[in-house]
Amino acid sequence: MTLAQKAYDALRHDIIRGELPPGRPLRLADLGERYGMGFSPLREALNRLQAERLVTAESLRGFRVAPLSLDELHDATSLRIVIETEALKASIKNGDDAWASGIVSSLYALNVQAARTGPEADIWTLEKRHHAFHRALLAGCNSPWTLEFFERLYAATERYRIPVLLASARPVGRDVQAEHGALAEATLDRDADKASVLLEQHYLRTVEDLAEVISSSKGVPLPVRQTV
Amino acid sequence: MTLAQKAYDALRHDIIRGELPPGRPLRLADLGERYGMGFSPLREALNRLQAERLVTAESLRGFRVAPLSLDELHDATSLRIVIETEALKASIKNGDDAWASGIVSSLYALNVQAARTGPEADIWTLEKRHHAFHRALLAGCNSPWTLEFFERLYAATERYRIPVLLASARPVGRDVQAEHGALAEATLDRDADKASVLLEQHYLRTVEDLAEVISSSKGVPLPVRQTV
DNA sequence: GCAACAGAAATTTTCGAAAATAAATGAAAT
DNA sequence: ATTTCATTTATTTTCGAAAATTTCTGTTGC
Repeated sequence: MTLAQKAYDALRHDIIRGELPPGRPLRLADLGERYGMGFSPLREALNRLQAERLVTAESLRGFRVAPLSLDELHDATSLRIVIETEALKASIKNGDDAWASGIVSSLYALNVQAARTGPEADIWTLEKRHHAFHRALLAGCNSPWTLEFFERLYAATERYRIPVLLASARPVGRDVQAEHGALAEATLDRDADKASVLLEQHYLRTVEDLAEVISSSKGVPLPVRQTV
Repeated sequence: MTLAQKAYDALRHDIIRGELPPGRPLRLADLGERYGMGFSPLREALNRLQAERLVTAESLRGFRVAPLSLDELHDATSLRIVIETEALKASIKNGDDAWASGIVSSLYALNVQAARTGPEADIWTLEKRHHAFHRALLAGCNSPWTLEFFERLYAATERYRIPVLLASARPVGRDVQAEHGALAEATLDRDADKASVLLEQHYLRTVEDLAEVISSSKGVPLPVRQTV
């Protein structure tokens, strides 16, 4: 693995987790210190991240962590619904046993982690398994372009969920794991219409909860307003 | 404009037009000669293009122009239909007068160019106006994410159309400009259902024609099969 | 006080060379 | 003839410094 790839992974990781907060200028000298490398691999990584909209760039003025906004959250969620309900239908149509098994196992792992309390309850493992579950649902769609856009939008929306998770703001009156279970069940039953509706509702509820918590700004250190 | 931006524009241009054919290794020494610059800006541009899937990269083995395949053409077209029919509906719902005017003017410019013959009939102007027309249709959707994916998929599918255009393989039994006209008319009439169907048919016919010409390979210098 | 400007400092961008790795070549052995 | 291995060549990757540009700071003039 080259240094440029390590830089890409590390920067992406730190941006998505909010360790590099939205709007933060990404100075090459700082990054070189932080990740222990020279400018070349860092600039290559930043260029990739710019193409993925996780970083913004301005000519001769360097790079910044891409800002967040409620508008973007709604936009990304709407598009996720369009793309993923279609991908889910395609998966239900085309998915084989390996695809179905993937859903079962990733749902199991997700539920196990969601049930943990105390020191084992770490949100990074939970988040990783949540991602794996949603990817498993669509894995049968047989469309590389769809899967790429899924990953892009997942990363984009993950940036909004993580600060809320970190503030341990639990959604009230909502059993997220039950939603995942019902979604998996309808999918494995090959009930495309039901599964699509459940997926859409899952995302709409999530964005509602997030928008609620973020706009009331109760204890969530989310710099939605970037004063440039 | 920095050299890295120039490199990005030039490489993107040459890849989409097929002047750098699919699968071609992109050696830094060659590119440095071709575009008159050093390695740094070239590598930055290549990293952006890699993120956009116009270029492939292998660790320590450099970059290549991304290959083409009929599978990818079908995949990209299917996803375009999903995303763009939805975006068109949203535009019809939200679009203002400026949006509608944009459709009228871009359609006019496209038709003018399509009618030209002789020395004025240049496919690059035609292609540019075709792109502008399709972008104008969706410009009212008010969704930056949708527009980004539109641009990605437009570029991806443009790579398949251009070799066919260059071989001046005219689609038989098809009046493409009439399709554009009908599509614009339904859109301006705010008939979302009709416009969506017309857009879908427009893409399905195009991919049919392309697949026909490409797989029969009649005079189309399209290296669909990349022997790596 | 503050606007305009000059100079200094900080920062990005680019180059040229060095280091690291892969690919090609050719000699030796079987 | 073919494989194996060492050597050379080609190529990518990375660094460190130079060049270009922006940003900051303090001074002058009003």
